[in-house]
Amino acid sequence: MHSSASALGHNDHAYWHASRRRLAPLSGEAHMADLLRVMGADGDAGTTWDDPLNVAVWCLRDGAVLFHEGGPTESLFVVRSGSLKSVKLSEDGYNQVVSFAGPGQVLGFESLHRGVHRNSAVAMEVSSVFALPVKGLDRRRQQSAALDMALQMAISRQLDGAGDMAELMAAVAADVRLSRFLLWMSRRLASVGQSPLRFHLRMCRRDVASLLGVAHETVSRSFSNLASEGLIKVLNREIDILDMPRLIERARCTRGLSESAQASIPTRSLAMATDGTAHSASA
Amino acid sequence: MHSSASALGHNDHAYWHASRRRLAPLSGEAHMADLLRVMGADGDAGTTWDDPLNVAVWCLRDGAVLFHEGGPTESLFVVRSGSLKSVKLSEDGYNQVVSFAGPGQVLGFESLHRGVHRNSAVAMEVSSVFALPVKGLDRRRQQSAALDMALQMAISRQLDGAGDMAELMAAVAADVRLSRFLLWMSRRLASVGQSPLRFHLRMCRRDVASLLGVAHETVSRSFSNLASEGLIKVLNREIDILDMPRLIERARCTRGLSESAQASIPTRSLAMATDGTAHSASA
DNA sequence: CGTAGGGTTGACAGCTTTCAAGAAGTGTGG
DNA sequence: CCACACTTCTTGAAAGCTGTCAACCCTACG
Repeated sequence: MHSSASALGHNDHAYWHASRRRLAPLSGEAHMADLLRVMGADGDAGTTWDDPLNVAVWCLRDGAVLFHEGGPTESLFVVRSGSLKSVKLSEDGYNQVVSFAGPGQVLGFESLHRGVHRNSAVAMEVSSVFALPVKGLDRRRQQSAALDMALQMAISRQLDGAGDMAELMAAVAADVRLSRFLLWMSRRLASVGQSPLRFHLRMCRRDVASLLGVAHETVSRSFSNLASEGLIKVLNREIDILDMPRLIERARCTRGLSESAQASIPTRSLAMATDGTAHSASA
Repeated sequence: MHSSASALGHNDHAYWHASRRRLAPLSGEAHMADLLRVMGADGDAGTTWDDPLNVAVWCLRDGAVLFHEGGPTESLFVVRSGSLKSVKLSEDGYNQVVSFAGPGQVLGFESLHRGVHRNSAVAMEVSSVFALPVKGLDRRRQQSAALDMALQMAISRQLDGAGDMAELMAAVAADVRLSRFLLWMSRRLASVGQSPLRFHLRMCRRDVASLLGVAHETVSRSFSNLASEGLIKVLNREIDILDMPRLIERARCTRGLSESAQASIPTRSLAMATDGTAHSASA
């Protein structure tokens, strides 16, 4: 599992002096194969291994900022180890946590079309990321079909994950939101080989609260509630899921069912061959 | 603007009889150039016009289902005209609106990595979409660099839009959420050439409420509030933005600023050259 | 004309936010 | 090693807002 670190380990004295060589390709390199493995493309096909290209790896200490909101999008990043958070400072100074990213997740893609980052990425622990310069990314994708495919899949997962977030916030009750968050966290950790029942939250309550869209006191209270019901055990940021089935049950409560039956969806697709005259109707 | 419809207009009698030829390549075809134009790739470069490929166009009547949650992901779709909504039925039957999609937006990409749709797409008016079969999509992208680039950008925008959603729901007060929604709508309509100050909502209050994560009565009340303050004028689904600056001001209210100063972000990137031993710390 | 769905508004219970204070953990420096 | 400062986390109490239930109006449609 740690074999991917083999390409690193030199220039250990870079520390945060690296901040001086502003965003230089620092910290080390890794083989493309490592990148693909982290991105979960191992099972696909060991097709084009004619790619000897190395990938830059950046190492981040806890709290380090990978990129700043408003800064130019010079690279795409794939989380290699650790975890990052994406935060967006509102115009009034409040900063909103948009997402948490773990190994295999892509950072910065959403800013590609504008060339400017729409949020900052901050490491929540000692982390490392693969850096893929946007300049030359197309060429690289053309050269390596495996990378291209892996990126597509990663982006698809990313978009899928964004849907999860919407689901998270769709819940009304704070307890339900927190339950869903814990389950989401559990699934995510399980997918990278960690225990889904016992884990350490890397983020503070305030960040969780921000992501869930509630006050951080409410998060604290919800933790206490779930704990007092025997669903979980909480010791600061150490979480034990004691009763997974009931936690799932707890996460399932949504708004009243009264609205469900009405906005029903037909069970079969319908199409018609009208000309694209929808514009006229909207004027 | 309507020139893109030139390739259509035949087989006008397909109507929803098309539902019988289950998901057949129906309704018509258009030139790849049309697709690229809708995707906003016109300004880029008229590079590889050696692509004579046509793209299937599906026409949908109001309420038609483009694809069902749980169904196989056979095609990617790009909205050509009209508007769609993505909905996800919760396990308990309540269906949650995840997003609204307009011209140029991609549908189905989030399901690509699993091969199964994670939500349904429903037309909110007479609409049309380009259909790109996933089978052979890679080949097509390789053939047309313009399509490849356009897709990348569209997906980037999509992901960017997902961030907007998070921002939408981050607001505490219902009035603020609705204000942000209206501004989001306004911007989106402006980007496709429609009036940003006067528009017709294609979705019912319940769908807005679902997207915003509030009760539909609350949406109704918030509309009334904003109207009584003179910020907007509401006539059923007809919206007039009367005072854009103050509406923006209204949308800017977030949670108390007290939390803002604390979780400050360093103003410069920090990096360190630790080996990827973050795994050990997480055990 | 009657029904069904969409939209608005009122009343009240319930939950969340806010303000406030205290407890517990972390890190620094003596 | 302890003291101190600082942040994080927890808990309490009151005010406010939202969810829910309910009634009513309106339009579309058969």
